[in-house]
Amino acid sequence: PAAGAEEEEEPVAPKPRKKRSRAAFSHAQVFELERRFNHQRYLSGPERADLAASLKLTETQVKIWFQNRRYKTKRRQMAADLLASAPAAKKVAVKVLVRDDQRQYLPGEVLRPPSLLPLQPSYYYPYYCVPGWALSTCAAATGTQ
Amino acid sequence: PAAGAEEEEEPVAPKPRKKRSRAAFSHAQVFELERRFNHQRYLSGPERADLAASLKLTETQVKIWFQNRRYKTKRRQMAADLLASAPAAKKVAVKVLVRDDQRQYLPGEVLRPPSLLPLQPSYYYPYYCVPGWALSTCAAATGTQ
DNA sequence: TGAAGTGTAGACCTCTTGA
DNA sequence: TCAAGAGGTCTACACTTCA
Repeated sequence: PAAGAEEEEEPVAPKPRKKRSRAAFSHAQVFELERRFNHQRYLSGPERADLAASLKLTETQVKIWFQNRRYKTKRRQMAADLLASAPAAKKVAVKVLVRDDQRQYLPGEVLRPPSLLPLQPSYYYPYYCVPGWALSTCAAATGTQ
Repeated sequence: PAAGAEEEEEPVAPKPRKKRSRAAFSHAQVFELERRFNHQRYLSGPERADLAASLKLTETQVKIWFQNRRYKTKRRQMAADLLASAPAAKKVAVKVLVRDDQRQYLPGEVLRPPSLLPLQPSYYYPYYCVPGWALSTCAAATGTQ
């Protein structure tokens, strides 16, 4: 449809000039985020809001942090897996359960992708707040920004 | 925005000629859908898949049915609310808790939008299946029944 | 190095349409 | 009448950027 072909889309006139600032988080913030991630891979809406508030971060920052963290973990896991089965079979992607008398996976890890399932599925929380016809208490609940 | 499940024709379909044919569901199907909706406002992926299979409907149809059903319920509720507080204040949107000695809302309804919260939050089930790098067991788990 | 940008997909909501 | 279309929001994952 319409929005096709965008290669060198040069900001012509009205550009807010995104400054891309990468606001490095403090040790305390990272520590808490890590601690939380360690026991919970996904945050529900309210959980995210609480955490963000307590860390003085925006909800988006927390959301993105968890997203990046998940991806990072996964990539690391992938690399490890690849390494573990590196010189092995190149033809079929089959899990190597035992190699040189060394178990490669914990019992529970077999039959499911390497530690990808969320630690806790986390509740489905409707991200939309109160519907439009109601008083807009949404901003307060969801976070301003 | 494209994509999405739209196929329900035989694989022989020569042309995607979308005919927009409102396939009225059978009484039995509607009955079961209603029964389910009555005790569960949202379906998780697997639940949807099971229900769809058992009713001989596509998952998309079930999804849309629930979507429409939710909206319908909500609209009806809105209408009722509006009616209940019709001749009331026109200036400010404030809940009328008691009018002419008649309670307008049940105790639990105050402080939350009129019966909009899902009956059961339902589990957050990652609708995305196994990640790309894993074997694509997605189709089997998610759909195409 | 890692927070943020970009792009794609899926689910939800809201309102509208037409067989 | 009501399943489906269409537009918009939000999250998730997959990379990529660049201060």
